[in-house]
Amino acid sequence: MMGNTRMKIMVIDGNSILNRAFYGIRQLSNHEGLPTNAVYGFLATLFKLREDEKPDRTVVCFDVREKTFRHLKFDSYKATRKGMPDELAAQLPVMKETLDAMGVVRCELAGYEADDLIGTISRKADENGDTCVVVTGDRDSLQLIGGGTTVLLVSTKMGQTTYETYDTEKFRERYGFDPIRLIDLKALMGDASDNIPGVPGIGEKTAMQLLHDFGSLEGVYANLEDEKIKKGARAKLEAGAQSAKDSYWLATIDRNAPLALDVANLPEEHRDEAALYELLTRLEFKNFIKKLGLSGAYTAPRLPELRTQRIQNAAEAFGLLDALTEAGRVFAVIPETLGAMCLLEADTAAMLFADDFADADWDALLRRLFGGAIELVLHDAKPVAAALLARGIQPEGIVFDTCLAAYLLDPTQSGYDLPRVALAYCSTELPELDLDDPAAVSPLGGQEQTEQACARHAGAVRAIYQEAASRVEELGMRKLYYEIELPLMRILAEMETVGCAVAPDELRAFGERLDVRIHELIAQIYRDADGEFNINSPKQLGEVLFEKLHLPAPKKTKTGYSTNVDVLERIAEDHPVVPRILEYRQLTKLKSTYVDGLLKVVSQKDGRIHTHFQQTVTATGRLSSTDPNLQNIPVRTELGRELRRMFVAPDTEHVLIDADYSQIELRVLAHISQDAHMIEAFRSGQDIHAATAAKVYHVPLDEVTPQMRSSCKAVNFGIVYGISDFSLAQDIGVTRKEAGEFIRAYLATYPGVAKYMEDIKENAREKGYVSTLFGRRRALPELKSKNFNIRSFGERVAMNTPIQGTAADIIKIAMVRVHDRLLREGLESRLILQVHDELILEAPKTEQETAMRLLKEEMEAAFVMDAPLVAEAKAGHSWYDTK
DNA sequence: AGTATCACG
DNA sequence: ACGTACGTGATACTA
Repeated sequence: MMGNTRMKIMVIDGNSILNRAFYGIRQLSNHEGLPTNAVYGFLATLFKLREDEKPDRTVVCFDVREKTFRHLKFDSYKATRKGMPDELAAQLPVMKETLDAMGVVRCELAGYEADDLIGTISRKADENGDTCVVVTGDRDSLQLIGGGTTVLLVSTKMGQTTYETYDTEKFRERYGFDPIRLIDLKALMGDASDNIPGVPGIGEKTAMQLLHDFGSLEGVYANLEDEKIKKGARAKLEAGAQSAKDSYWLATIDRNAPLALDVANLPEEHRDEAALYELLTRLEFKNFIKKLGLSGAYTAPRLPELRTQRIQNAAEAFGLLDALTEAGRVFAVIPETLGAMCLLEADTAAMLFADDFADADWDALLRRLFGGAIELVLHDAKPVAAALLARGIQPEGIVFDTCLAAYLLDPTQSGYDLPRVALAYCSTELPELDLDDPAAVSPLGGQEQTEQACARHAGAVRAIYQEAASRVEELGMRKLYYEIELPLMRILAEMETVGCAVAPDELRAFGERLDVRIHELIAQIYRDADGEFNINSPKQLGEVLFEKLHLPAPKKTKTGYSTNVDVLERIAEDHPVVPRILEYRQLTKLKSTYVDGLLKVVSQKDGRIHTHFQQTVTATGRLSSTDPNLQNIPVRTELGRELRRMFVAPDTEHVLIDADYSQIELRVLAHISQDAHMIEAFRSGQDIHAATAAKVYHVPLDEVTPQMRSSCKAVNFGIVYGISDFSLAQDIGVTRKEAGEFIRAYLATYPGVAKYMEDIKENAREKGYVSTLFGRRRALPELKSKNFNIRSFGERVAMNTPIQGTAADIIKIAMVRVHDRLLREGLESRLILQVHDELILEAPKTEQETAMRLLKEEMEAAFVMDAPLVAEAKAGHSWYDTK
């Protein structure tokens, strides 16, 4: 491209944009503003702007921090100019590498700030007749505006990044003077963040006025005697004349840096696809890989090459399994459909597809494989175990699950699928593999690829196993892993397979009752609001309540008015529509989430509901339940509780038995903190909330009022979560000060608890993690954060996780014990549900008493604590009846 | 895909 | 001074 074509050059202030991304993330997110996230933010900004602005060339400028800034030439202004935090600066090399791979021109020069380089480039561009868009978050750069140069100012407010283009006209409109006078303004008013002193005593207001009156710094000093300058200001200007001069110089961007860059002949961008793909993969920026259309021949994994062997002959297959019985551990990849298996032992991966065998043979192969004689290692074994159970095959011989191990080693990850864990443990990128997809295993094409891919997956399982198994030992989690989590995996598979019987007709009837009332409410609400709108839309509802009906809006969310229960209850008296909306909300929740939601997941096969218990989701060690979630079936309101009538024993020969722990988390707290008073309260079998109230208020137990008990109950809960006076006040409706007093009184009553809360935070900070009584760990990098919110969150987590997590460990132990004992005693009762502190069995009526006793005993004996565990069991036809 | 809301322990 | 309880999952709406 020669000089006669006008080029558009985009010049980006690398330091400014990177910093902005970093602090933007930090400010908003609950999570640590990870430096790599900032790199992500930078690249996202770069991509977006290039799409919007479509520049012909892009240049990114960086400060060279280690070298001298021009500030340092002034002894009097020993600059402590804010650079970037070290952790962020550490990301600069990889970011520069990425820019190079993209073919974007980079520019840096010792002793010069990015500002100066940008100024210089924009001047040269201007001289060449090119246009220049300066991208920065730094308002100082606005002085560069003029000629062909505009500034695109990037700012982040509440996580929203906004872009504003400034040209001369826009600048004048905003500031009332020419861009170049920004320097004069700085010279007068200074800039604390940039360490520019300005004229001491002159602030923004005065400086603006002076510039307005006299046009420039020079103009001001040429007219010091002018009557428009007040006496005080005149004295300050006289005293600060030298400072003003220095500041002027400091604030001026150097547009004549000795830059080698040939701005007139910037090279066309040439992208190094392979390098870019490798970098973005390493950074885990999958979005960008997709966006840029990079495919990249996948990087060679560090795993050894494996032989693959296809087996299609039954005799050969049984022979292989016989051989594996004698061999060491076998690393298996098996889909949920059980339609294929890949078995890795030593250097050979054997691949078998169900389609190649007679049904009876395949069934026999599965039985042999899972007969217990072969030691199997799988990744995420539960779905396979459940599928086997559904076929009537007992899944024995699973000696290790790499997914469970990865979870125990770091329970805060967002997922543990094999490719992700493989990447983390052995830097291996796994090829796509979908053995559930019949096309992938069809003889038509890609079968060899499938074999290869499957072998790689099995190889990854082995590599992860080798690393993870030893780390489990090292971190003292052997018992937790082999005696709790791994046996539990099998038990959960059984619970899922058994499922829970339901009464769908009753549920439908309940749904129809709800519907009738919902329609009445809709009609009334429309009348109240004098018009139809979508009540389900918080946005429309907010507009109706707070604009149309002019109700007071007590709270806002980041997108508009808040309309949640707290808010609506506060304004319930002000307008009859509000209570109707509250009722509408309650009923539609029950209808859509529970009635409709549950009906949708009743199994066609057996008419039961089979939830999925997730064993690798929570950061604390609890289980979770999905598709459907049976751990949040309503109980707190009478109407919602009706839903529990649909969870039933399958017939009149059976019952449900429900046992729950009494106050397990507080008992754990008493035990861990060794608080003598709290332990004693539990030992003597007192109502803990009332007992707490008696102590806190210094009254006899029989004089504790319901209000006193209720407040103490709230604090007891709050303590477990890592309380603050603000949230307690919110919860029990007192002033913050009163809540603060209350917490003090509480902690004085239970000094052991107070000490525990301090100690655990200290300990967690030193070690970088907290653990439960059974050695389950959670890392807490948040405690080292400089961000108050993030750090505070870390402290609350440090206080809560050992408690919630130990309680989770305990009920898991109870589940293993209950399961074992039912088996040992030859009972038919089956565990079907767990709801954090509650276990539910389906039992033949003939076993009712036995099973109730067994359940209570095993739950209470799961762990002997100084504040003893207490569990109460009840039986009934439905879940509703077990209360 | 992200937000708001609300169900549970 | 900061902004505010811990852990989940499902639904409907909005962009």
